[in-house]
This record gives sequence, C-alpha cells and structure tokens, in this order.
Amino acid sequence: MASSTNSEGELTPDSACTVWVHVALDVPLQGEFVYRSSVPVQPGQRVIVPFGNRRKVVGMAVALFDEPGIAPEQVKEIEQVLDDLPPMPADWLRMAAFAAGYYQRPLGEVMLPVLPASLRKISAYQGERSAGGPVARIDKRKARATPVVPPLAAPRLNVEQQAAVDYLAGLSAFQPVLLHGVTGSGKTEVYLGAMQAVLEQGLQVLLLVPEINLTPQLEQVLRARLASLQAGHELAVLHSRLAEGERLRAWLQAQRGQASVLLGTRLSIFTPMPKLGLIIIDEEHDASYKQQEGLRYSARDLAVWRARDRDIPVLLGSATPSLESWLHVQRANYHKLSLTQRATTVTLPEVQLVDTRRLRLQQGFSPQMLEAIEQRLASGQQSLVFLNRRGYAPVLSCHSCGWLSRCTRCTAYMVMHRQGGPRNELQCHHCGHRSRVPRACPDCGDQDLQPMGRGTQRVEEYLAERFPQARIARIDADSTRRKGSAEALFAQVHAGEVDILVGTQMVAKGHDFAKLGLVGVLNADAMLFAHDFRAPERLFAQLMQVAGRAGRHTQGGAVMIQTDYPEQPVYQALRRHDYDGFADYALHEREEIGLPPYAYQALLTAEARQLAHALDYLQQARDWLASQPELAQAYEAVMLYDPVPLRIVRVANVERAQLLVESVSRPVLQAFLAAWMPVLAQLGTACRVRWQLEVDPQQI
DNA sequence: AGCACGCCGACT
DNA sequence: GTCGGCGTGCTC
Repeated sequence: MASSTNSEGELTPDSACTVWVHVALDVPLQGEFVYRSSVPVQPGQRVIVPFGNRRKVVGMAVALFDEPGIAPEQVKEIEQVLDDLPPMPADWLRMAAFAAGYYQRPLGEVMLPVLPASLRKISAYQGERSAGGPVARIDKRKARATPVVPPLAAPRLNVEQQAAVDYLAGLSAFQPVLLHGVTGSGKTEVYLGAMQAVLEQGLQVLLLVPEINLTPQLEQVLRARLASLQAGHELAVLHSRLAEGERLRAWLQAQRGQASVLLGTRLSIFTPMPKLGLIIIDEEHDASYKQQEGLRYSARDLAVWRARDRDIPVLLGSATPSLESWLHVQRANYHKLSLTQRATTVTLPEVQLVDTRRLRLQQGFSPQMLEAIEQRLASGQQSLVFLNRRGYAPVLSCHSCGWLSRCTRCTAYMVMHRQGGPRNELQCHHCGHRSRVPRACPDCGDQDLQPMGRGTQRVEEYLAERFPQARIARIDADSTRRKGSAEALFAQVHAGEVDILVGTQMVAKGHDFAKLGLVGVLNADAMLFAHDFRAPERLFAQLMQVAGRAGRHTQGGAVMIQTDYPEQPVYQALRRHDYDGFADYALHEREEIGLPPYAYQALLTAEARQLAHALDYLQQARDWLASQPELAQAYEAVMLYDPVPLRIVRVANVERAQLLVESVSRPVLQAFLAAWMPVLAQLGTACRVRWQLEVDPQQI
C-alpha cells in the first residue's frame, strides 16, 4: 500500500502513495494540522508527530486527503502510527467533533484529554520503559481480583416501578425518558430492571453517576445483581480518582465490549462502547455533570446527544429534575415516568419552616430546633444539622476599629478555622492562602478580635457545649481531607455511634442513614440569595436531598428549615414536597424574563492584573458586533450584555470580568459564537488578557 | 499550551 | 563578563 512498482519493477516509495493526514492535537489552536504519511493511517488512529522546534506529541488522525491543502514543504512526516488499539470508532469521532463544535474548542482539546493518560503519552510508547506500549503492558498484568459478592435477586417491584421497567424494556430506538421519583422511591430498581432487558440482548449499558466516591453502595448493589443474572456480566468502574492503570483497564474493558456495564462519572461519556444499548444518568440535575475547567462540557447533554446519534434510549433519573429536562417533558421531547410512592412504607418527613424573624437565636439555633434535637437525643434517634459553610467563622472582626479579616490576594474574607487547641488559622477559600490568626488587630492593636457568623466547626463546638452527653461528628471538606476519613466518619454514623451529625452538602448525597430522625437546616437563606438565577433551583434540589435523608426507615422523620423568608415559593413548595409546583412556578418565572431553559447562554470571562484591562477587552469584543452592520443584522437574535466585574473580582491577584451572551435560538447563538471566536482570540492577544468562553454556563 | 528567541539585572 | 527574568511569536 505504501509503495508502488516503478518501471524496473522495484518497490519504491511513491508520491502517489503518500497520504495527507489531518491530525488533531491538544493545543489551544483552532483547526487541525496537516501531516504526511507513507504508511497507511486511518481516521481514529493515534499518531506520534513532530510539532514545533523540538516537541513530539501524540495526536489523533481525523481525516485523509490526496492533496496537502498547504505548501507541501511546510508539512512534516508522521513519525509513528499507534496501532496497538483499533481506530476509535466512527460514533466516537462524531461525538468528539460535535462537542468540539458545540463548546467552541479545537478538536484535539476534546479528543486527547478524554483518553486514559497512557494512551496519549509519548513515554508510554517510546523509550526504555515503554515495552510494547501501555495496552500490551496492562494486558500482561493481572487485574486486581474483583470483589466476589453474593448474588442478589431483584426484589418485587411495586406497580409504578414495574410499569416503568416495562415501558423502558419496550424501547429500542432513541427516546429520552425522565424518571421522576422522590428520594427512597426506588429509582435504582428501575435502572436495574431496564438494564437487565438491555443486557439480555447482549448490549452494553452506560450508567453515569455524579460522584463515584459518594455512591459506593450503588457499585455493591450493581455487582450483586449482575452476579444473579444467568449470563456472566462484567462491571467496569471509571472515575478520575482511579490509578492510571486501573483507569486504562476499565476503559479497555468497555472499549472491547467485555464489560457489559460501565459505571462512571462524567468523563465516562467519552468511553467508546461498541455495543452500547442504553445510557442512564442518575441524579441528572446534579451540577457535577458539568465539567468546570478545560472543555466545559455537560456529560448529561452529551449523553442525550450520543443516545440520539446511536439511536438508543436514554434514561434520566432525579427526585428534582433540572428545569431543562422538565421543559423537555412539557414539550413532549422526553417521556416522563413517575415514582410517587416510597419503596418502604414510611411516609415522607414533615417539613417545618421556622420563621426566624422574631426569634432570639442561640449561636444560630432557634429554640424549636434545639428542642427537637434534644427530643431525638432522648429517643435515641440521630439528628443532622446542615449548613453550607465550613470552618469556624466566615470572618474575624475587630470591634474597636471595624477591621475585617480580608484576604490580601482576593476580594474575599479569610475564614477562621480551628486547628485544635489554640492554634487557629485564617484561610482564604478562594486562593487557598493561609495565615495565623493575629493576636491583636493589625490596624489598631486591640486584642479583642471576634469571630462573626458560624461555620460547621463553630456549630459543632456549640452543640458539644449544649448537649454534653451527645456524640457529635462533623463531615465537611476539612474533616474528610485525609484519604479514607470520609468513609470512616460515614461508617460511624451508620453504626449508630453518632447522635448529632454536623455537615455541609457532602452529607446530602447518596447516604441513607437508618436512624436519622431529624434534619435541621441553618443557613438556607444564604443559598437562596446567591446572585445566580439558578440559586432557588439548586436550593430546592439540595434541601429535597437532605430532607430525603430523614426518616427513611423511621416513622415521624422531620425536617426543620430556619428562614427569614418562609413565604418564598421555594420553601412553600418544600413544605408540601411539591416538586411539580416548584418547577411550574420556576419555569413560569424563567419564561417571563427570558432565562434558560427558554434562552441559551454563553459566558465570556476575561482575566488580567487590572480589572480595567479585562473590562476593556470585553467591551471591544462586544463592540465588534455592533461595528459590523450586516453581521449585527444576521445576529439580531443575539443579545450581548454589558461587561461586569465578577462578584469576587480578585482571586489570587488576578482580576476578572465577564460578559453574558444570550439568544432564544440555539443555532443562532452557535453560529454567532463560531464567528466571534477568531475575534476573541485576536483581541485577547492585543489586550494581553486571559479569556475563555463557556457555553451553557451553570453559574453566572 | 510549550518552547524558542531575545534583550536587560545580580552573581560564580 | 555570564545566568536567567518573562515579553512575543510560532507551531502542519
């Protein structure tokens, strides 16, 4: 193939056999690079190419041409075609191309970072330690024994669950299905039932979860249930905290069709699966499906795209669906299945709103809340005190001169943390800067520095003082920093060795505490008035989720929410356990003011040493459209807002500003962004700012 | 993003 | 006299 016969009948390299290859590279430059190859290459194969003066990189071949398209002398030769794996399949290439286009990133920035690291490292293929390449090496190494679990047969499903499974088993083409079920209604059983039907056809299932470390129970159940099926089915688990070798092994199992089920976090959406027959997205509303750096993709949205492309069903499950998905149901794009009964006979917990406007609070606690904790303590039940603020106090202040513990590098306050004993520390939660708590006020020398407000540490301290007989545990990012400490703390709670649990949102997910009778929420209002239009939606989901922790196994579970605004619709809906009511209200409001999901957004962020430079860049980017009358007309449906500083302007001595782009039409927005990108890049160089464009931003 | 080239301050 | 600061320019 790479040679032909010349007039003397000898085999020679021949220009007719040279192929010109478009190679996608992981560099922030739009477009692919042209290389030459005299050996056969196929799209979807990884190649090692020289790049720049002395660099060598792994790229992905994406297209072949007979003509170079640029001056041939500029084109370099592919050094090596990596053929230890079959080429990436066509559907994988299509999805990557879609993601690159949709999120306005170069193809290589999508295709390469989503591969296991060893498949895109030169050192894994060249040099003394490469020994046959990463795939051969992992195949030679024995896999760590998978835990043997006793098989677990499917339980009897209730009528709703059975109807849902039957509906899903009857699907064979693309169909998005929203499974709306309150916490404890047994969504997992529906997933397993739907999964079984697909596995029996010899197809694969991709099950996406928000954060794998928070759902170890799901993995156990899945293994046990797969073990109970007739045919042997393998489970592969994929998440970013796996060791590189394990990650590659799981990826290969899925890619080779050996694993019937792939359980994984958002990055798993990019795993090639030749026999994919169903995608399930658990907790589809969860913000962790949105990648927050690099390629800012939504694994949920890509999953729906992939299902459409592969023409297979996709199941989205949640107790509090995203408003995007809810609107799709209303518009009949998605089919809705509801689970309204809790699987156990236990009823939903009573939700009480404690109006704190006229109450004297003790360390943030209302008398009602303290009394409720005391009662649960007396009856041997556990209580969970929930507040989304870690540390001891969010700010330290001087009462004589008004000094506040500001971070020198950020426009934010340093949070006081107790380090055990008298060694207290100030920490900036934005840049990570730490310092000792000053003995006296740095401004006026007064020694009376007071902590203001409360974080989990201070709440824990107060509860220990108030209920000396109680066993108290705290679960937040600080208490679980060491590896394994989160599991140990959760195990203590499960074993009933804890009476009162103080925690941040970390406790809300996944865990099911048998003896938990009371959930108390302290600073809900702070979450409600975050300056983001999605704040109520997130608050509702989060509180529904923590509320779901209460009374799953004990009758009479209760949730107490302290608030100054009990009349707010979000709290009223929570009191009635009324997701539908809340969603309808919130959607109506979004429609009125033209916000997502009724509009589509992109967010341009600029960073510079000085805010003025960032704002200037954004203003120029904005003016560009207005300066082109014919474009301004073509993109009439695109709205560019004023550039504004971020709420926390400075982080680690970098000042940030942003510009919001909005349109009622997704295609128009997409076309505009594509036209805008080169301008943004050019202006970025000229204004010397760092910039990024995020499509479908979650936080604004 | 890397990595080179290129022109100005404190050191073996 | 050199080592090295990071400005700017390029990568098929």
